[in-house]
Amino acid sequence: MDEQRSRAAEVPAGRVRPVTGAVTLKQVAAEAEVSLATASRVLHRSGGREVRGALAERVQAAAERLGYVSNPHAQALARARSSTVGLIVHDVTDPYFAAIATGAMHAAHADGVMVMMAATFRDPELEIDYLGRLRAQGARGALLAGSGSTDPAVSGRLADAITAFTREGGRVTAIGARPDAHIDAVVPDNTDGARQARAHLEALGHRRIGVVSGPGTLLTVRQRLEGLGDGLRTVEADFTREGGYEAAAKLLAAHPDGGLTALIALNDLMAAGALAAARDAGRRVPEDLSVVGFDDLPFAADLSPALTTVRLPLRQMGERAMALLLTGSDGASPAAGPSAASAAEPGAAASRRTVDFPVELVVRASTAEAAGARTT
Amino acid sequence: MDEQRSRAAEVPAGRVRPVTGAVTLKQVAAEAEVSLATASRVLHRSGGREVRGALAERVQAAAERLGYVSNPHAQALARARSSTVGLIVHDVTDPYFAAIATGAMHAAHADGVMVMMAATFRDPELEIDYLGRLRAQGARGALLAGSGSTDPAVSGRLADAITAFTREGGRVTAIGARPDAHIDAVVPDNTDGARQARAHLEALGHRRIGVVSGPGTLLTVRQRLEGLGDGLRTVEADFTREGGYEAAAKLLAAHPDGGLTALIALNDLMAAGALAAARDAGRRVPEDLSVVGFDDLPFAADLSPALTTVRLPLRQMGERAMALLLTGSDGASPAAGPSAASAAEPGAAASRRTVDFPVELVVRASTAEAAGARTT
DNA sequence: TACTCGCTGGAAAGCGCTTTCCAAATTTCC
DNA sequence: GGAAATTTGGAAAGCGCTTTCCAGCGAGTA
Repeated sequence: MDEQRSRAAEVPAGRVRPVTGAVTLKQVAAEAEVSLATASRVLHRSGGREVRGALAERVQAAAERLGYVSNPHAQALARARSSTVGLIVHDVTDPYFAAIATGAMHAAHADGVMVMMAATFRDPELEIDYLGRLRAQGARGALLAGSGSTDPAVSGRLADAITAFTREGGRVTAIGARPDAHIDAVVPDNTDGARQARAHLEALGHRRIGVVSGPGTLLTVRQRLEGLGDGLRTVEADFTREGGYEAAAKLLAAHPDGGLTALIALNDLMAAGALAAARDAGRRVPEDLSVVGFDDLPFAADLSPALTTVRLPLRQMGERAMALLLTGSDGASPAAGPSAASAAEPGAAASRRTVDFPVELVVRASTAEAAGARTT
Repeated sequence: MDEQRSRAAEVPAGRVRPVTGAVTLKQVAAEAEVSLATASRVLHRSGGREVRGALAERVQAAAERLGYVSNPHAQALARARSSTVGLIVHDVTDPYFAAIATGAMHAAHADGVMVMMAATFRDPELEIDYLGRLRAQGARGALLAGSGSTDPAVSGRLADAITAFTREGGRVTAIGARPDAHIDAVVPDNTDGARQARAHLEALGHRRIGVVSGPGTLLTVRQRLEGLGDGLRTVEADFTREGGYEAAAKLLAAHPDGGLTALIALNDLMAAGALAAARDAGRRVPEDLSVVGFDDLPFAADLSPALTTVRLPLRQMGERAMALLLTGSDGASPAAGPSAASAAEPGAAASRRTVDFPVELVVRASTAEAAGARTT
């Protein structure tokens, strides 16, 4: 019943390749009349050893002729490491993550690596679960976009998952400020961005400024607040559009009339909400109230008025993070020319690398001179 | 440095598992004192044969105790089929695809399947390339979101790639109308949506309506145009915001004053552009000009005025498409209750299944009664 | 010329899991 | 009660590739 052993036979015509497809390395080796080992060495220059000219070319040609494509699973199994990387985001729908993902995929593609993307829908358990799966399949690494939970219980287990993964050779790098993780990270200069936002408003004569903040537990938020400095009226929201609306409405109600001449929202989603709140409260933007956002998501320019906001080079950050993950060593400086700060503690097995990206304020129509500032 | 490892302390001490990680089936089998085969049969009820109570429990327990996680690569290799599916989109950044991706990932997760997401950046070559890779790694299937190229040369090769993939057992399903492919598809009722849009405008008294169309080669566009019917002034654009702006500007310039009282853009991105163009042309929306979009992307409600648009259940479509891909057979009716039309040609090896999703017009602030319609 | 190296190509042992084939253990039927 | 039919667990042969060892060989050294 089992006599498909015709392999060895150099069947002249009608050589039917098994329906189930793919050309294997073995076939290539046979075609090139070399051993399996040699074919492997030629086609996947990973074993440290090269094969010289003549033979190599024969193999290449054979592979070409047969249309050989290596089987990633077999490779992963034999090497105990696959060539996929995971990209874990909160929500694919959020333009913030979409921009990062685009950059990451771009970089991954350049390296012939496939990206497994997973959305956690903000469920930290899922984040841990995915990390486990990536580990189980020997993924090359994982990109963690978005701040992790700071819930002590969960963050401990997350840290365990990361540790387990890295101990087995996986690389984990974060995009955005992560509370405590001892992993590589690519972060925007939140503090400076916030500083620029405030400076911009103050230059326009604004003195009474309200802040629609994000979850106080997030390191990202802390950094932005730090950059903002003191003396502002802050209300905490949850980084969503609705949250931004409510917080802004509250702020405006608490400071009627000219009590507040400007609002800074710690992300664009909330800024959009704030804009709506201002409209509903009868404040004209920017005449009565200036509004500044954070992130510069694509839709920011389409809001009305177009939003003045702090631009984060999200796409580049995604690219860089992936490059960091894949190359292991740091490549050239990215386009934006961030300053790379390596904290190379001698004691640590692997030093943690952090790449800072500069940010820039984009001034659009939502900010203008403060009403009473003409006198300055 | 990090010692939140308290949980793991219940280990009897001593027994050091190999650093390189993963528990293998073999270990589980040993622990349960059964053969490898039995362990496999218990843990992965795929072989058609079950194992009865006592033994089965012993294996389960052992697996539990050891924290066994099966190695997807080994499994894929042995089964000649992996448990990942590919999701190929044009652009992760486009909210349209993001919504679809969210749905697809949700459904995939429910099935324990991982999603490899790839963005083609609108390069059909990349689409073909990815399909090849998915094939090479025995992916369970691929979801193609967005219309394929209609360039004959490329589309032929794409069709070949699809055929090659399906011949090896991969399932390919499309989301959105695809020109010619003989594959399963999940499509929105474009025609009806367009009809609703026009009916809405006509009910408001609009008679002179302009259309900002998308690339005429796309089947999706053809369907929408068909639903719109005749007697409209149409200008073709490229589905981008900028294209929409230009097309709308042109349309408005060609029909000054009340020459046109309404505009229908064939997607929301272009509608956003049209809104901007109207503003720049000094037309008030909706007083002087009503504008209708298509898709109902998240930002539609945030435009000003909020956009009246045809809502596509993108997320559900993504979910359904993934379900179709994974289950092979059709599950229950989706939430939205689309009418499933199976074309079960007796002669075909596999019949092509198409799931239609109904769409609905969402009326917001960008449409109002036509200026001169009061007389009706 | 004899002998040790440094290279290069091939044989073969896995990587972790699935699945076919077998044989032993039951069960069923006359 | 014995033979045939049916289960059920295990041994083992791969899946396609990597990589360690080994043997063969021309080159360098004494």
